[in-house]
Amino acid sequence: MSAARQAARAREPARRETQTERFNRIYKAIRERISLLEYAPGAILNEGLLAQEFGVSRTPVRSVLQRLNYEGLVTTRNGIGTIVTEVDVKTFKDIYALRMRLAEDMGVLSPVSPKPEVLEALRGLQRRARDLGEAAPDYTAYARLCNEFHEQLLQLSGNLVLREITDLLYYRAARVWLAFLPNVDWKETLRNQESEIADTIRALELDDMQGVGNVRRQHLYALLKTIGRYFVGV
Amino acid sequence: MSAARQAARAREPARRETQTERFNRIYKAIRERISLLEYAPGAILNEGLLAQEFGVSRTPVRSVLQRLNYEGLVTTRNGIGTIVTEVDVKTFKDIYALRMRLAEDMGVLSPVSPKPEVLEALRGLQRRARDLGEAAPDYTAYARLCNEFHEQLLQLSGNLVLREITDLLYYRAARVWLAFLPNVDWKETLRNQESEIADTIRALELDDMQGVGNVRRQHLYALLKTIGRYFVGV
DNA sequence: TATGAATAAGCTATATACATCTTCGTGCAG
DNA sequence: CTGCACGAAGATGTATATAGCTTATTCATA
Repeated sequence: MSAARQAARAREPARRETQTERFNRIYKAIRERISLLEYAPGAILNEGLLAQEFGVSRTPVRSVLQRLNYEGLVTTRNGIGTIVTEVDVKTFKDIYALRMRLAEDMGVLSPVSPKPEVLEALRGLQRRARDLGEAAPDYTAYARLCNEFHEQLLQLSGNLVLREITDLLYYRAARVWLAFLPNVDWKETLRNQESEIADTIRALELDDMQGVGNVRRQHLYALLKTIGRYFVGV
Repeated sequence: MSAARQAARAREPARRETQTERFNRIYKAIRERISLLEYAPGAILNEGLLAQEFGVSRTPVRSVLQRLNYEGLVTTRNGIGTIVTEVDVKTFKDIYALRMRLAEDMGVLSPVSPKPEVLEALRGLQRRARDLGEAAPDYTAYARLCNEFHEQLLQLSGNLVLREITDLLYYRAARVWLAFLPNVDWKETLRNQESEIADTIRALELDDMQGVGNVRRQHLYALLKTIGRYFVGV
């Protein structure tokens, strides 16, 4: 009976969305908006409006916002709303210090040989980085590129727990770099980004997973230094 | 006005519980029960009963269970209930591999000099470990000891993000060791535990934070090996 | 007797009504 | 004109009713 129902559901092409699928759809949408600064730090999100936009009641939206709260991307205050968090300098440095270590770990803890799709995707990203660098600054496009690069790197570790945490920390501080972009030279930044991708590809082609981790670490270090120069007084 | 209200609230000794306080109360209670195997892997939790027990509606309980879900301690299945997760061998090893690295990091990334209370607490824990080892096995008491030891170690890093994640990973796999205890020699285990605490105290007295991390790492490694011997076939 | 479909019970998921908190504007008193 | 108290508006927090999912039981039928 339940098998019959499942079969019917499989046959039906336009089946209803699963609970999990719906959650992920809303979750990823809002997280992306935060990471792209569409919802900038300090912005106030409204449960009712979000519920209306996604065509659900407040309950599932609240569920997503609570998760984002646990992840440190927002804080919810009674009577006010859900506020996108600012990332203070200390937290930013804490996160980057940890991310650098985890980048190394990624190469050491059960690395997996990259699937060809990953290499393919990385080559595409490299091209996009080059093209972006030659055009006028488009911060959002660059942020999307970074997100996708991160996504690909995640797949290189077989340690799922490490993946989760790497993902968590990435999104927790990603918007800081994006907000900082106007302070740096666009062409140079994208040249650097392109080399990071290129170096990663080179290491992958040699199956040198530790190399991949080191490239990432080095990039994070440079980024931290660049931003740190502006906050020497803090 | 709001200042006046706050003053009134501060004056009132028996003020109502904050939302956050209530959440934490329920959250820590359930998490502890899971970590102490009071709710063993596979156990099914009932939102309604928990709500009744804590004197609230299902909504706040759901909020807590969702958090525990994100943290990997439970999974919720529609129509069935919230089930305490089993920790499979691979995940267990992934977690311990990561925890060993993070233990080292704890000594390197912005370590803080221990407050005297920490040393005091550790000495108390050492005594308790010795006493436990001389009595008949009491797994729950030992588990509580481990939890408190973990709690103290957390305070030795100034990197709050590292703390969070260390805490997360600790509780995610803690019950595995507890469930495994019947397979090991009680006296020896508690002797080992006592030495770990003693070694930690010694390192702290020398302000050798890296030493503290190494002690922890070594302990985790031994534990992983002990458990691993039983799963060579897996 | 064996099978299988219908059904009932119990759970989580969702929607919604209500409570509480915060803010801001308004109006009255000084 | 200023300042304060009060209240309305609108937000999140909580409780609850309803929908939907899963399992087990029961009863009719081959």
